Amino acid sequence: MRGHGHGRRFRKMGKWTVSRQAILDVFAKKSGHLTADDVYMCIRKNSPGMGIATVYRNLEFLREQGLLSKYNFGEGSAHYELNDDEREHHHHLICKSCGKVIDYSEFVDRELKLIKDTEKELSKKHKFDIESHELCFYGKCSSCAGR
Amino acid sequence: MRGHGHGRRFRKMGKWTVSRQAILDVFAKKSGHLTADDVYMCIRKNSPGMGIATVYRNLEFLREQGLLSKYNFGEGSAHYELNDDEREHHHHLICKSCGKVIDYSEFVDRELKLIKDTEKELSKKHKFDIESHELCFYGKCSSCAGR
DNA sequence: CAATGGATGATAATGATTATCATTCCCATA
DNA sequence: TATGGGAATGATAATCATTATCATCCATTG
Ligand SMILES: [Mn+2]
Ligand SMILES: [Mn+2]
Ligand SMILES: [Zn+2]
Ligand SMILES: [Zn+2]
Repeated sequence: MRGHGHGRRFRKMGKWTVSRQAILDVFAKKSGHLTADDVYMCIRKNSPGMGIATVYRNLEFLREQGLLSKYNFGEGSAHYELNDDEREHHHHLICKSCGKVIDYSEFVDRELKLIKDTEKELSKKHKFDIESHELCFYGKCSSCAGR
Repeated sequence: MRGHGHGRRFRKMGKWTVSRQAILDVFAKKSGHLTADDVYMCIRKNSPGMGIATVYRNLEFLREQGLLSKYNFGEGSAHYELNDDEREHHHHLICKSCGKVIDYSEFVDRELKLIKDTEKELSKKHKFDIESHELCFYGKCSSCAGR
């Protein structure tokens, strides 16, 4: 826990293991939206031994610890992304043809204001305890648009 | 095609079959967000013979025709919803605990304005051809909030 | 050192969805 | 009205991502 540079963030932390560090390293190196298999493939070049189950388990672990976010963009496999405190609040643009994911942060202030108002209204109206929101645009990326 | 009350909407329409009508009828009866299995279970009470593969195929068919929308709310199976022209543009509130889905239409005008501006900006910046958008709130519904 | 409990790897199991394929149905045309 | 071909269907196998199981490993504690 302490001694890894992440102590502050954790509450009911398990052990900090080489597997977990290795997975986090992958996200540090190749920043983006990675599937479990992306991570697995990337790791087995260096540390050869890790099993795919450990990748799944630890992606979920890291998400619970707040270090990663998980996204289910339509079909296929889930994507994980590093939660970088530095980076601005952002959402996603997803190509329905090739699956490419693009981050964007346009109009964040306006969006957050709307989101906040909506949350207030909805939690009152439906007694719903809102924890997070997600906004995506779907369409065709520039490569896929040209047939 | 003609004679079924849907002719206007279709472009490269296939046959209109009893299976397709039966599936659409389910949505008319039990309006909401239904999984393939929900539809399958509901149908086999009346029309006994339909196979699950036909349900999947025709849900997809009806979506292509613009009669249904498909949603992948996180884990589990996809949900389909009837596209009702009468109804206002809406988005969803999803309970992360029990999976309950609630429609809402609060602040639609403000939202659509923001969406439009964002679309314009993003399609310019990323040469991305945006076709649709989705906005969800995740959290705990009133039943699930009380432990 | 022995006991404990979490973490791991191999692999089986699951659940949703899609693919395959033989059969049936529909409809335009002869 | 008969018929030929393409679309639709049902049964079922296959696929794909993810989760469950379980024996083993390993670090920590006493
Ligand atoms: Mn992102
Ligand atoms: Mn809805
Ligand atoms: Zn693309
Ligand atoms: Zn709930």
